Amino acid sequence: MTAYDHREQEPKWQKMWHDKAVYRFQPDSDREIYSIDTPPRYTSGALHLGHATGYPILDFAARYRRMRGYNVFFPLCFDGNGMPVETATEKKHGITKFSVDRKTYLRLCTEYANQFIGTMTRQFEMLGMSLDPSIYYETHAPYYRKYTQISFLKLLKKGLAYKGKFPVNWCPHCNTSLADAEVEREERATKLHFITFRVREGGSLEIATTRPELIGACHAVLVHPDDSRYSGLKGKHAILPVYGRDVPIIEDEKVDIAFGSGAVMICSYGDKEDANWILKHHLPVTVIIDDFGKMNNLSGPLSGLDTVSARASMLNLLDDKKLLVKSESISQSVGVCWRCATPVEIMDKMQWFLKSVQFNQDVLSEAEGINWYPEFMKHRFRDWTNSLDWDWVISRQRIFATPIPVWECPRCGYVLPAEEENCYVDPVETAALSTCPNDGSELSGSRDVFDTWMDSSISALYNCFWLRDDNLFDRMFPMSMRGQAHEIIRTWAYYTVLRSHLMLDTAPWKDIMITGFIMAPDKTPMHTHLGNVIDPVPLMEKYGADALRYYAATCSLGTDQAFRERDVVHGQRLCNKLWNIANFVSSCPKPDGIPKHLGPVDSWIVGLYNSTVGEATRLMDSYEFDKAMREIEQFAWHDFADDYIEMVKSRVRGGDANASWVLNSLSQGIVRLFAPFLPHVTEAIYQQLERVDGSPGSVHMSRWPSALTVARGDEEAGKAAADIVGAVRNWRAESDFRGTLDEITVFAGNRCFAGCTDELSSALRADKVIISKSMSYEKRIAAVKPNFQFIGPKYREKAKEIIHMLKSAKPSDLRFDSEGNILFESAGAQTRVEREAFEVQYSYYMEGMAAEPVQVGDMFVLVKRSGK
RNA sequence: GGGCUCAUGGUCUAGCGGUUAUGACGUCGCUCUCACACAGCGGAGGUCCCCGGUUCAAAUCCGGGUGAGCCCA
Repeated sequence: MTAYDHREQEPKWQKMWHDKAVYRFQPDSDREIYSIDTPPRYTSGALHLGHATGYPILDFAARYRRMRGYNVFFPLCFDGNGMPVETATEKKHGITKFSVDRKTYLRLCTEYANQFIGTMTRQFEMLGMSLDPSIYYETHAPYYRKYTQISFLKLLKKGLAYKGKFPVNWCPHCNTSLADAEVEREERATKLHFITFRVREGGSLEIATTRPELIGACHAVLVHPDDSRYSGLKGKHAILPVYGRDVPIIEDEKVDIAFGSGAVMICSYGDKEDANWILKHHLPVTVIIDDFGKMNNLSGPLSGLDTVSARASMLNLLDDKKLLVKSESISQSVGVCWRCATPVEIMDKMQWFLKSVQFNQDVLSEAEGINWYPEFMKHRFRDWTNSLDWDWVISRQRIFATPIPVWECPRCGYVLPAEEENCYVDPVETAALSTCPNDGSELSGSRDVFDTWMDSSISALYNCFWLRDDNLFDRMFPMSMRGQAHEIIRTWAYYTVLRSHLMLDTAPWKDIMITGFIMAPDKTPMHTHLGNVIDPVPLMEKYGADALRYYAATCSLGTDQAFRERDVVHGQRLCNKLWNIANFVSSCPKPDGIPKHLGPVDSWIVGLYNSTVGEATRLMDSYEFDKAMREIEQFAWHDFADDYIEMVKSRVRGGDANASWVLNSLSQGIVRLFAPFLPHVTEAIYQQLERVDGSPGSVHMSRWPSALTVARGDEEAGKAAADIVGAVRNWRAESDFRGTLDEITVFAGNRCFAGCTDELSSALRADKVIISKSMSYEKRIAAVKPNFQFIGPKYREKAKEIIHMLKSAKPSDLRFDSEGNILFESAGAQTRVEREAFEVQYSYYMEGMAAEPVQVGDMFVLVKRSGK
């Protein structure tokens, strides 16, 4: 019993790789660089199954390119900025950003963000990730934030960043502005209320709204110009219930006649659509909700209530006045904060923005220049970019993030940016270098921080040593590849392309590889609150990291996959199989020198190996790891182990030099083909069985295989021999015969089977194998098989009839001419079916033979058995 | 409402104009044959979601349904 024990092997090689710095990027080498824009892992602690598959897929690319001789840049990195760490820290310590001072808040968040980094680094090692700690970064460290600040200052100088008061998404719980990308949509059940507004000039109309608590902020009622219910109301005024104020009735073609009553009240701000209408019709803005989501005193009787209670209260007021007509249940999609799921409000806020909408087309053309894997993910990028109609709001009213490096005049709003050479700087803790040039006021440091995507969207710049090493930057930028999952196309991918375009007028990478999501086994998304989250660590402990990586390799790019534990089990079996193949090969004699010429079976397997290597290489180049793995596994397990090894066992034991050369060469190639996927088991095999003096210290420093150039013989005959083995196995199973055969005779036509008898005898367990060309037998036509590819284009509309004739004719009724063409009557005329249009299949009959011949294509085999 | 992806034996999946429709898991039978029983060999199991169309030929291309998932309004 020789099973591969991942528990013993994996830690050993992980330590060796770490100690020998096998994955170190060499900045001074002039080898071509392959650089990966690694997703900085968020410092939240727990490794989930998405990480445990997504990161290995990146690792396949890294290890493969390393074996192709590239100087691979694959940084270990973490992202600790922003709201998730704040939320977790607040929860852990029971604090809010208002309950403790800024310094304490920052200290607690920093501690929280950093506490898991050691564990997470270890988790990467457990997964067999070839991340390089020598080019480590974390986005929340001053040395990284420095470049976030400098890049902002450069954009500010270019006039691409600006401060202004515009409607933004606002989270009343987190108390900060949010970019569109941070607002998620949730379907929620709500009520649509129909409310009577009297018209000042006489009469009344009914408006429909889901947010009656905002009536106090209403500045217009909109109706469609074609809506007959409201014709003649244009230019008149509706009277707001409760408040008694007049608002104009305006016509707008964008109003949906079919929705609600067809009359919509425009408030500042019910939703993003209101904001757009207010801009369009130049309506005034009344802020009726405060930063915490409470109604303020402009809301009159609702003052002090949160929006939910305010709504109920308003409905009561309206009902008392008999103005509430009816309420209907509807489902609507509500914008909620990505972090806390609180419905966002639209508010006018003084914020920093980055110009982005005007660059939509430029961003799209940059995206066109990038190779997308898979290609269709480019559509998602395009759709998102086209949907943007607000500039990117980059300031946040939070604490644990990169400070915006400016000082401002509290009186006139004058802005003093930091000097680039002084970054990293925290303006709250650092005094401004001057006072306000307008009024001499003391400038105060900005308390706003950046959206954390401002940090992560310069990862490509940071990685390429931007402003740190011009020489390396020129060599490295744009990076070779970005890898990421599809849910952050609208954020990380979009913002990185935007930043790269604005700063350097180019795309940040050559390739982008988008991975899918791992779903629960029932295809639903995994969520902590659903309790269906699968922890990858026990899986690794049970089956091994390589087994889990095997599962990752079965996931095709960009496609969401329901988790299949049985694929992990299969991965473990594959490791065991490889281990045992290596065991067997190592027990065979070592070859001495390259063979002069290979026999049929050896030629066949080497030919198959060469085409496997070619195909696998092509697939690895285009990031189609699932297909590459399939090819490699098929060859190694089924062609090489099941067929070839079984056929050459006796030859090898007999000291056949060619066979041991093939065994050794192919098994070494196979180990290298698997190395990017299964780094531990391949290293274990390499170290124990293959390493010789002078070879690289690790299989991961060895070279990706290329086709073997040895002189080959008749591959067709080798293939035929393998087919014979299969057919006789089949015969054995069907005739329920066990034990050793006395003799088999192969009637092989003109094929040369010289040098195949040992293989046949070994694989078929036959004492004697005879290859015959001359024995007398009777050959009868069993069937004619139509060749569709020939018949179709040749005979066109007659094809159907010919195919039918060939399939249904009794072989004895077929008429052949002297050249072997078939003649038949069709609609009174004689038709000639050319011999290329079909393949004749024979059956073989022998007089006086006890055994039935076993047919293998155009050959047959006679089996002689001595009895059970 | 729009976009993207997908629908193939019990389950998962490959193929994406002409094959006897691939493989894995499961299942059934045989074999503990000296690399591996975490294995090998073999069997059974499929109206390739539905309806049209293009074509000599469609699981594969086109149109229209139905259903699922994701992304965005």
